[in-house]
Amino acid sequence: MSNGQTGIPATIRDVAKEVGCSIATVSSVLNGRGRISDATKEKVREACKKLGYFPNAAGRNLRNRTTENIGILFYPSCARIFSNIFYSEMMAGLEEELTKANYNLLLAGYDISTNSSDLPKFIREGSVDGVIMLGGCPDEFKQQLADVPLPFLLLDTNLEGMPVDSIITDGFQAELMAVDYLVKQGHRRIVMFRHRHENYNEEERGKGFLAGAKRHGLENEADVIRVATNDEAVEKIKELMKDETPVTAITAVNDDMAVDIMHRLQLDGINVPDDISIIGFDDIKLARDAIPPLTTIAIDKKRIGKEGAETILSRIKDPGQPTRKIMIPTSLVVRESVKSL
Amino acid sequence: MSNGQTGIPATIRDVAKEVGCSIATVSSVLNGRGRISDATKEKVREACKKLGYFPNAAGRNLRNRTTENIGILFYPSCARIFSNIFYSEMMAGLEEELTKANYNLLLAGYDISTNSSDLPKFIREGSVDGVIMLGGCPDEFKQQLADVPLPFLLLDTNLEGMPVDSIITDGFQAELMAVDYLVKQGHRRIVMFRHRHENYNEEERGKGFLAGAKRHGLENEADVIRVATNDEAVEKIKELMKDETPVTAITAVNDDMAVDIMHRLQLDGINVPDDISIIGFDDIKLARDAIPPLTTIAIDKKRIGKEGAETILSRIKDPGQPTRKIMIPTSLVVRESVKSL
DNA sequence: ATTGACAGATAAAACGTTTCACCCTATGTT
DNA sequence: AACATAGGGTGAAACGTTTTATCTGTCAAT
Repeated sequence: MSNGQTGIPATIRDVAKEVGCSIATVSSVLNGRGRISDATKEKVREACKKLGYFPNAAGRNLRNRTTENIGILFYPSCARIFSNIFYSEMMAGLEEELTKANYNLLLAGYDISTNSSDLPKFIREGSVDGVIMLGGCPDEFKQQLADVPLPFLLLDTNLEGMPVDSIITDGFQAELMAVDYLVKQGHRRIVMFRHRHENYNEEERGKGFLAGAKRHGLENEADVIRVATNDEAVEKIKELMKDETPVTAITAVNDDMAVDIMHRLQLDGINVPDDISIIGFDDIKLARDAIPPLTTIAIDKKRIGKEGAETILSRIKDPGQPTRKIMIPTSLVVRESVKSL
Repeated sequence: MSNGQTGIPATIRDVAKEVGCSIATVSSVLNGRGRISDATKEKVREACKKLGYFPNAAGRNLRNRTTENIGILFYPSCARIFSNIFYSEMMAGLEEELTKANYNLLLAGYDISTNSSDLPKFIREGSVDGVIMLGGCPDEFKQQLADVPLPFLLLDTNLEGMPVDSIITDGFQAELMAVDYLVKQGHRRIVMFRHRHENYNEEERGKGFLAGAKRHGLENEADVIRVATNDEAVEKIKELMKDETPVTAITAVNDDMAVDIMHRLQLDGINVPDDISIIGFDDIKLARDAIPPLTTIAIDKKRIGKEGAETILSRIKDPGQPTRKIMIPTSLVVRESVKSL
């Protein structure tokens, strides 16, 4: 390749011929095995450079029964995940660590790749050494999971009670912390808004909020958690602000929701934080750039990716090890969307 | 796999043994080659199902000298691309078509995967049948390009004058169209804002704007295109609005910039579109959701992906064919950020 | 002189496919 | 009866690696 050889790439045999040794010798040098003289080593390396030789993946895969590929399975689809900025840093963490460990990333959307209830192609055909699932784990897949003959990891979600490795964030603690903070700022009536969407993170965050509310004796204010669309949330907030004991602060299940609600309220002449305080979750760019900047729960998304990479690599090395559930801590980022009463 | 076999996957030999035929027969059935009786075909298919057999990719790759993988090379990095919502639909288009054609997607960031000026691993080791580059093509890579012994495609950017397949959008026509529209709405002083960033799309859009300005005799208003950060742009706009012939409309090189500028202006009490009109470019979600909704140039991003998939597959089939430069048309989406004077 | 140890290198098998060339049998044609 | 043809199927080679077992010298110790 590197110096205008013919289009067809050099093989280990070409290198051996160039050096005048056996292919076993070349392989030994390249893999640092066996006893080869320094002189020969040097000659082999030079020949490789000259011929632009790199070991062919298919050959190595076949012989080693290993692919040096990790499959990333997006649920529900690549597009849905890509467009969610939240995942970009997680992917960055994954990419960084996996590349460092000399693995390729293979991508597939769960829905598009698994028509006819087959597993995705790269699992079926043994093209990967392990699979990381992002974006949630659909029920249909839970059954199939037993059939996946590969190291498997759930990123940013969890299958409670099931022996599956997961990297998760501590949404429970985080919301607890958020409520504590709001109470400390003098808020007495606080409501959380979340989406209809059922998923591990939403559930955990909800539980955390509830626990926080209880801890501070706020739970008798019924309906402390509201399931709503953003539109509905805005309407509800306006209502609740007119109650005898008006709502003074809300928590949203993520920054997307928080910022959107905030903007809509502002357009209706409601000031944040003067009229109402808001806390988000995730600490995505949107939260930093919002006006006013959003107080929110920060997650180290890149770290989720890195821990994920480490976990799957470790399981590939030692498939028998006990299941890991790694909990990534969160932190409260105080900006300007919460007012002290 | 599918019915609790041992962890080690069945091979073609296992299937042959189960059926009582040769592996050649099994292969023939699975690939629809050779003359095999219907009875035998049926038996083979059943055995495959029973044993959960799928042809192993490494074996097939080795024999066929084909990988059924397409490499996606992101510049500068996966993360930078992921977080840009603009690319999500392009990826969706790619994924849809490539998956349909039975290809896997392999991912790498250019910067992270090509340390030490090597090509990315998946190119070096022959793990892909073709490469699609997204996000631009850095100068360093232009040299290396000659060494890539593979079908190669640039998505959403172009190397002018070089024989490289590209799918591009017609930024020139689009900005021309934008200027036409603004003039028709009565605007006489229009300025375009773009970033310092050098890239094909920015250049094309700039040229288009300039051509539009000239066509309407607006070019004598010097400095019709401004290179600026968003902050600088906002300041400049405020100045230009105070000129003897004040600016009444601006065009931004993309929606991100347009919406950000719009929001900043609004915070300074400047009304869009009453005080100034704005047109963006790309038609991302942000543009639809902005308040007021942004008038912008729409690109069919998914189509870019689909055409890209088609193009690379076609080149894989017939590497000798002439270079393609496919231009995707754009359209003006009229919303509410432009006022008719 | 014999043995042992060791450095340096290699032949050959194996990984799981696909396909080419061939074989065998049955059927039809002259 | 001799021959062609077609249907059904198979053996073996090849794809590019890695690794195990083995081989050949050389040198030091006995």
